[in-house]
Amino acid sequence: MSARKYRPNAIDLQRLFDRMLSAYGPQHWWPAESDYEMIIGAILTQNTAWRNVETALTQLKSAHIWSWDEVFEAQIETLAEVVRPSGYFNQKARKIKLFSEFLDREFGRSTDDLFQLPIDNLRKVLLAQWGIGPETADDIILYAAKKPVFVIDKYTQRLTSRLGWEIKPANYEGHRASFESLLPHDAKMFGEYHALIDHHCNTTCQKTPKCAECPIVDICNTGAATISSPESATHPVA
DNA sequence: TACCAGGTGACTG
DNA sequence: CAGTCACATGGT
Repeated sequence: MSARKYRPNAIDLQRLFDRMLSAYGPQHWWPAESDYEMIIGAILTQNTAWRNVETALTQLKSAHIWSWDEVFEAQIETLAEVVRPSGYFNQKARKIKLFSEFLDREFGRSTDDLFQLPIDNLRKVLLAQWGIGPETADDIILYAAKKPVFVIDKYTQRLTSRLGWEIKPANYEGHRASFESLLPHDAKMFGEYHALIDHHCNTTCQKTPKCAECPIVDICNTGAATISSPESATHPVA
């Protein structure tokens, strides 16, 4: 008994944000003390649990690899051993090394001038770097450069699907275009929104959703179908 | 134990 | 555009 999907409007998106903020409170993202730490964390967390990233970040700090200069000077084999706990360590060592070389080559090993670029330009430049895909690029633009892009991830796409929202195309850019066209372009709010989605999907809307304890089950197709018996259904289904 | 976690690149229909 | 695979560690 699954409900038909419908195209969400601005009210739906604002309501989802308000309800998650009320339920969970501010999330204080991104947890980093510098642009350097934020960008390294964004690369290390690719398809990886954040706790493993924390271990790798701690080891980087202990190894005195805690600036673009120090990454640039480090051997890639050393980087790989240090970031090993975050998984995919050979690839990730290469990614952060290449990023330091990019900053050295084009921006004097600093993100200051890079972040002066307009959003579309900045995004294009970041995506041109090996190992920087759409989500990592948008993480950097939003949480380090502090410009208003809406970050999409696996969780966002799972959540919109369960809510019963029809987003087309159903890929990264389709989702980003929908959120950005229906919400005010506010970097603070975008940052909080993405963080709330992450928290909600980490704790409640997991691969197997915990609808019985979900604080926003009343606005969700999946929750309605899961916890409501046909007789007691309280959700009109489009 | 097998599955999963804040993706990306390379490659195939 | 959608699907598949390799990449790898640590927690449950």
